[in-house]
Amino acid sequence: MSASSAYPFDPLSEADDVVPAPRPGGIAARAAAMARPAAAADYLSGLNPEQREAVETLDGPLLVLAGAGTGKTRVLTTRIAHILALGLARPYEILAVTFTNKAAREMRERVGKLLGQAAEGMQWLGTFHSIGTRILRRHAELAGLASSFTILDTDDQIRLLKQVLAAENIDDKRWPARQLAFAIDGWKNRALAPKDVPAGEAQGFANGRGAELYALYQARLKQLNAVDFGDLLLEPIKLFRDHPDVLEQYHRRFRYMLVDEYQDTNVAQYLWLRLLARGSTNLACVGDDDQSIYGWRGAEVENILRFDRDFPGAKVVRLERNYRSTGHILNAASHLIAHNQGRLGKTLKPQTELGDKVTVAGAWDSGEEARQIGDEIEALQSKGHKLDEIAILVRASFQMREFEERFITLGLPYRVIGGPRFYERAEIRDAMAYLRVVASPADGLAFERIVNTPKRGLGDAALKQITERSRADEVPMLEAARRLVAGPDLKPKPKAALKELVQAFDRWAALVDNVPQSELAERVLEESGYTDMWTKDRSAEAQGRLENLKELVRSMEPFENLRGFLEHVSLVMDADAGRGEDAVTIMTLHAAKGLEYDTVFLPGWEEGLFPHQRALDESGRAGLEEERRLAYVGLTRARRRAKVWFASNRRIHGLWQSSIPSRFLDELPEADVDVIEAPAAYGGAYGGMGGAYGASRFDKAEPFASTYDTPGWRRAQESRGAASPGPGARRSGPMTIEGELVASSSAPRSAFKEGARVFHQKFGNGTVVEVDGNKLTVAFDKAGHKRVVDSFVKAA
DNA sequence: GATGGGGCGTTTTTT
DNA sequence: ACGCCCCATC
Repeated sequence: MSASSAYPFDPLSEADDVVPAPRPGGIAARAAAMARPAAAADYLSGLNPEQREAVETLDGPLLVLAGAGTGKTRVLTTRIAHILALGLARPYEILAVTFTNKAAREMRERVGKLLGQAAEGMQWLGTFHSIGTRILRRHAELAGLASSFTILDTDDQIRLLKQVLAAENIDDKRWPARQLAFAIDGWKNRALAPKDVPAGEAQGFANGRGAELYALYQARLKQLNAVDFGDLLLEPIKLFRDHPDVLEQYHRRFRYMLVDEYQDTNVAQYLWLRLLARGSTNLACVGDDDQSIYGWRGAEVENILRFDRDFPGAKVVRLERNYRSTGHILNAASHLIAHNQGRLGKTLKPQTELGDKVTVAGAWDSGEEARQIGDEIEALQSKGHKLDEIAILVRASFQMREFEERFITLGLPYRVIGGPRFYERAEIRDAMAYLRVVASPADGLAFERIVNTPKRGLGDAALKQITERSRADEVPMLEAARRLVAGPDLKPKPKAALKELVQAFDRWAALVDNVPQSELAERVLEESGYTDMWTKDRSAEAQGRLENLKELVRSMEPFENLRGFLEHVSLVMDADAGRGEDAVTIMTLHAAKGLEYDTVFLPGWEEGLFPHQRALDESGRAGLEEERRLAYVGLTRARRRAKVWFASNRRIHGLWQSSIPSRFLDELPEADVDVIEAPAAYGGAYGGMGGAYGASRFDKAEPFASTYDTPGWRRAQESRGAASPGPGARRSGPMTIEGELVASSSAPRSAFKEGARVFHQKFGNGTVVEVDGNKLTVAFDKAGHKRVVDSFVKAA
């Protein structure tokens, strides 16, 4: 591939591609560039040797195994800067792919900081989906689409599938559209076209009609000139396979390819990359197999584990120097993750002092856990710690509520990441649907969404007529509506309403190029009666919805035009929750990947919740290992303090369930962990034990050993095979791993003596009648004899 | 077209 | 236990 021959005849060239700088051509120029003393470049100077190797290994496939906090983004951005600085490629000849818009934004910013405006020219820096869109728009006609195709989100997808199911007379009670959507998503993740769906899998839906329905859905998408998210990857793959000439253009274009978070790629993304990488083997993938936590949505850890076989001659660079966390935290995380099999194997090397040990603490129930953590945060705050540097990372979002409630009571500012997102709110989707119809009158799904919102007397009957007309005449819904208005078939009332709507859309469409989009949006929402609908609504949320609409209009301003805005929204479904006042962050472990905080609280480390029972049930050992990686991600978010909690009782689906500490606690190395159990450690605010709320682990012999009797653990052991103790293996004493004693919470013997007066949160005052290790039998004055663990009582 | 009752699901989430 | 979605009913 000769560089000079590719230009200026590259059919991909666009006006914005043309840069005045002469192209550095040929081997000689490259060699000369390479020979330049790299030390002169100060962007390289702050790198450690491994990072530097990752940056400077420019030829051939490269896998950078970057452990948590080892400077992954830095390597990626510096590598781009290096390629550009050496003149090996121009900005638009580098393909840099990320998973999220946030990551893409961050990369662009950081390259910009290194190089100034060169980052602007990086048109091929983006998410898999945004780059897929770009490619597909250029060659839409080859995929049977117009380049103005719309991108459907999950909601539209479901609606469309419902139509398909209805048309096929399939009872969507028995076979819900959601489920089909889920299946199709899965197939698309694995790059399976309808004809490729394994017979066995298609069997699973609507009596074997799964693949057929998938095909019908795809046909409907084409009719609507629409694609779903999966298609943004699949269509380019098809395109590349069917049109080698097109692929060839991209081969010539992308001289260097970089992929972030490679461990999260699914089959489709992998194939997409492979096709593109055939042109240039200058493919650099960065990832961490230990941070693969998206298996449940199609990510294949295998991709990263297999890299050197997929790309022969690949160089593998390991980044193990961790600059983020202190020693105990890293040791704990490393030791934990070492329990996983099938890793490429890295050990994080601390670069700073040991710091504080990871703490493990137990609470009576989840409310207690929230109170204790709240208190600890207040204590940190009073010592001058910033709330912005504190995060609570939970396994499941239902855990968040208790913290929120507690923090509201305390008046502690917090922010929740996740939850229903801006663009998923009903009012925003409605508004967007109006705008979509204005921008592309053929968008039938959008039209359908708002045809009777607000209510204008166009109910099921009218909608059915429009749909039928649309199908009969093979025209979009809006056009069908127009024809119906002109014809005799509609009753007077709906006819008048529909006429008004069609005219309104005509009026708005005429404004698209003449009025700024935010102004247009305002008018649309006003004139359609949509704003009015919420103004009149007396429900509690109405006010907030109106605010959201205002926010939407405001957010449109910076865009060039309506089209640009709509494209942005379909691909960038995040409205950055702006950092406001100093506040504690509450989010899921999944959402925390890539972030870091001085202090991290990790509540809910209990069997069933974390590892989550469903992960174990559905995916066995693989599920357990993914959960363990999640625990690893959680711990490695902490710079200086990691504080793990478990509660002995938790309300799940409304029922109080007693729980057992997570096996992950047993997997933390004792040397790096402080198990906090003495009542004095937190003022002895414990609630009651046993009795009314059932047994807790403290009621049994060998507290942590009891972990190994849970059904989930047994299942995991069974699926793990011969390497480990068999089903139901009983252990006695603290667990050891590789000869090391790991965390054990068993207090050798109680500080309380027979006859001592004690106080218990739930049962009140009582007298100790028997001491057995750390378990006491107490005669409570009111509650009678109870067996409790000494850490749950304090001296009265 | 609004209202209420019944049924169902209830891990993680991006694009 | 709870919320959400769908449908039936008025």
